[in-house]
Amino acid sequence: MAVESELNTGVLLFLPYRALENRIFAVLAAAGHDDLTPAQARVLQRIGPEGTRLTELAEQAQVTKQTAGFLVDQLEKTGYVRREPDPTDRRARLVCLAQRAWAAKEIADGIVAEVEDEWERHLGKRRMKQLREALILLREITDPWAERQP
Amino acid sequence: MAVESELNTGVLLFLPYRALENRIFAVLAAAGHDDLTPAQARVLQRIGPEGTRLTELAEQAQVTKQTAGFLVDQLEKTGYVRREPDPTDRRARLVCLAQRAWAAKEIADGIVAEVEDEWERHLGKRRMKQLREALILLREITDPWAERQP
DNA sequence: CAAAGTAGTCAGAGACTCTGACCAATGTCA
DNA sequence: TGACATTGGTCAGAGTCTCTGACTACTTTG
Repeated sequence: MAVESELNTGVLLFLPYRALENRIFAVLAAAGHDDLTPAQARVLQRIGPEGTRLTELAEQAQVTKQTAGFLVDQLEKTGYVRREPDPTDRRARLVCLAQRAWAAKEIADGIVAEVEDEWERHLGKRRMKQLREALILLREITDPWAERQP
Repeated sequence: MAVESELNTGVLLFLPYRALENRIFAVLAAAGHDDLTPAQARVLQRIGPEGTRLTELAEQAQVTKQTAGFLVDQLEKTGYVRREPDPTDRRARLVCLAQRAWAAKEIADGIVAEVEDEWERHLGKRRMKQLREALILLREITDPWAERQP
């Protein structure tokens, strides 16, 4: 009985994820975004177009409020985000994307598209579609935030 | 044209990976392996049955030799690994799994199997098979170590 | 054998994350 | 309405993870 791979599905998921992340950071760094660390990016990625509260960012990124605050401080210093008062709650502030973040986002999106293309060429259209389908379905039982951002 | 998910494939890969990792660490901690950090585990996972050199561990885990050394120091202190001289090269030492690591590995393997079962129940046998198939294929172009550990 | 390369360590610094304690605004309910 | 719990966020301090640079010891190569 030929076993195709002994690697567990976890590792198998991680490998392409890391490859993609590495690619993104390499290009971002080359484009002048050489500040911007992985940890910062994980927070940055979760900021909505209208801004997002620190607490919400912390929950989604699965870090403490303090850690999220620390990372947002840095993103603010390097010009990726602004903090604006939340008009609906005077305790809260909205973390908003600044110009520099939009620029980085555009670059990152380009790389993602490029890499997804490469993957599709390697897997074939059908298998790539099956992969995404399975992953989207899997999200229902592995992502506590599955309702959001439909 | 109904878009099924706006999330890029990278995030989609990361979500189930993290869910699995969280499950493993929760159970491991409950079973007395509450020392053992994610960073240590990523190194531990890569130690072969006959022992593995530090440099090789560092390459596979994609960290520097110093970082790998730091993590192995800790694993040694907490009784997960031993360092033995490499009979084929007096510069080198083999990092070997100790009893405690085997015990942790057994637990982790159990959780992985359990989670993979849950995923298969959610996706159905066919889609789960397609998922693994696609990921194994993807490994060819995303894992620099794809030749090893066939 | 001398030079170059490889295995690993030491030292120091920066990045990331956590716990605990705290303040201010908001929500709840008797 | 007024005490009390909850929620959004910060400050301080500590531990973990990772890196760069410099170094020693052994091996390989010409």
